[in-house]
Amino acid sequence: MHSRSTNGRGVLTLRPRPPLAAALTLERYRLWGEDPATVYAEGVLYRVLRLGGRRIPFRLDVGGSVDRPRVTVRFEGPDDAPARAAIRDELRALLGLGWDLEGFYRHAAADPVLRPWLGPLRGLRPTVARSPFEMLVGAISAQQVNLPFAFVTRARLVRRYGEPFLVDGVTVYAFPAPEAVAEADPADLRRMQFSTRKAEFIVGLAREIAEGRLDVAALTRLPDDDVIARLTAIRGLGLWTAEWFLARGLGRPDVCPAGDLGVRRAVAAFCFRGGESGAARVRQRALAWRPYRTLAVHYLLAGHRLARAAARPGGTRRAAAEGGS
DNA sequence: AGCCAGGCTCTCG
DNA sequence: CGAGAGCATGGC
Repeated sequence: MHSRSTNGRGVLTLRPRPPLAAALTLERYRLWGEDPATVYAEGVLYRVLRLGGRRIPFRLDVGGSVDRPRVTVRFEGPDDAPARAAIRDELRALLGLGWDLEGFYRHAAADPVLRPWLGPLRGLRPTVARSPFEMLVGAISAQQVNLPFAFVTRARLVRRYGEPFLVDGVTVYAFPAPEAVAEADPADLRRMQFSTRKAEFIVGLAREIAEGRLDVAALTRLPDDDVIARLTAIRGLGLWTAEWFLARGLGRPDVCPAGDLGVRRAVAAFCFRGGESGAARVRQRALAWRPYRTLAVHYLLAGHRLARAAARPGGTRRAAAEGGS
């Protein structure tokens, strides 16, 4: 009911440096469920960009091929220089255009575990979340529960406290501002099936940011270890969350979230013949992937998904198709 | 039925 | 400190 209609007056076209496998890069926005703040289907993505007080809903289309990608964005005006600059920053993050794939591929070609995936996953560029609060809330939602359930609870939060926009008949939300969640009653989050603990974590985090005790923008300038120290000092944010924030929130190149269940399973399958893979053992193995541990971890996670899809009956064709284009 | 999900905090020994 | 219980719910 608060939706505003947009016509997409601004158009911006980009020829990013290849390779870019947009489908592999963006699939995490729909693999485990829907994200009302990042609506992605049929190769088209909708999001709402914050620029100061402005909200700029946009539609992203990626065409062309992995080796000759063409990116088109249509956004609601005014079509001015600040808007275009912000859109470019957003695309750079969303499509992972900042990663040093060439360096990583050179390094990984010599690694027996990574090398088999460099072909099938070529052009995979992990997306970088540009909103720290959004990233951290997503992480808290995913702590300890299965990912589809995490998506459901987070979607409820987005619909309750975010701002809806209508683009091409699609409703996409600006992720809730910390200020909006800071005033929320934890009992409301509890009703969204967040645990009592997580409701406290999320509202508490929102207050830390809204009341200026946690300067998320300043984290960008800190070294990895200081970011971890700053984040883990906040209730509800542990090492796992802080490491994923470094990797997917700040785009830091050399991070291995060794405690992550998915990472441990992938490393166990590829490096330890399915054997035991505690965080310490994973961390030790990951030393070989320095200084590209972030990309290495993402390629192993995606590779493990492909391998498992191929192992399932009827999954072979899909895995082959994803690897090809 | 019971165990496990892309953890974290709190409490004990 | 290091280990262990508790958290809430859905899926298999």
